[in-house]
Amino acid sequence: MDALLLSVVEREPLHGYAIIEALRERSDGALDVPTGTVYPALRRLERAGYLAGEWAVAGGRKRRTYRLTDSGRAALAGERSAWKSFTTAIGSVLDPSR
Amino acid sequence: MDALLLSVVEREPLHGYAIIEALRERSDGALDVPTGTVYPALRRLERAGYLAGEWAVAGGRKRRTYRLTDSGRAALAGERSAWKSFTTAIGSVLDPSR
DNA sequence: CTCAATAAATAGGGAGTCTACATATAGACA
DNA sequence: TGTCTATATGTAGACTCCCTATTTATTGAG
Repeated sequence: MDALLLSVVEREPLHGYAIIEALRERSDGALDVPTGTVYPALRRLERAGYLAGEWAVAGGRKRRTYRLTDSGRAALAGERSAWKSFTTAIGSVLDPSR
Repeated sequence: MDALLLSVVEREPLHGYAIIEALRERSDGALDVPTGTVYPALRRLERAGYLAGEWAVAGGRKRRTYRLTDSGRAALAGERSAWKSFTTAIGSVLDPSR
């Protein structure tokens, strides 16, 4: 989750609702993350210093827009690397060729 | 975990300790799963009918050897497929090309 | 004027992983 | 003989995290 959230706000800051939609679109519908997962996770990442949240108002609706910090950018790089070695490890076990 | 455990006993039945070693070897040391994870998971998979456990004695040591059932083989196929689509989905979000 | 979409958030449940600990035997080595 | 390492299984409790369900509120369509 952390990697997904950090990755989706990498290019441009987004608010929670938009993040959920972006996740769904980028994954072609495969990733449909509930609000009960995303909102607490965003706060967690903000507490960790990886995201910086800021309130904004657009069309009468309040939004909390999250921006990737430098620290978050470093964390994302780590997450990507960890994800890669993780899938490699799992793959080497799951792959029926062995 | 379920997929890993089912996969490792696919070719031949193994007992818990050997499963942990096999996981470590197959993943080149990347997967070092603690006993507190493996033993409960094996019992869970046995309760689910995916593994069949049987006690044996080898060199004075008691071993519970687990064999993949037909149901477990089907579950493993499902896990492999799920893992594949899961990594594809995550990859499509994590991949910086988008 | 009601419903769908937009927007955020939390409480509580549940599942699973990990740390630590407990138990026990076999074999190596001093 | 005694100790240590490897082999072998297991549980209790903490911890984290994800999900379901619910609440609140606004905008715009029908």
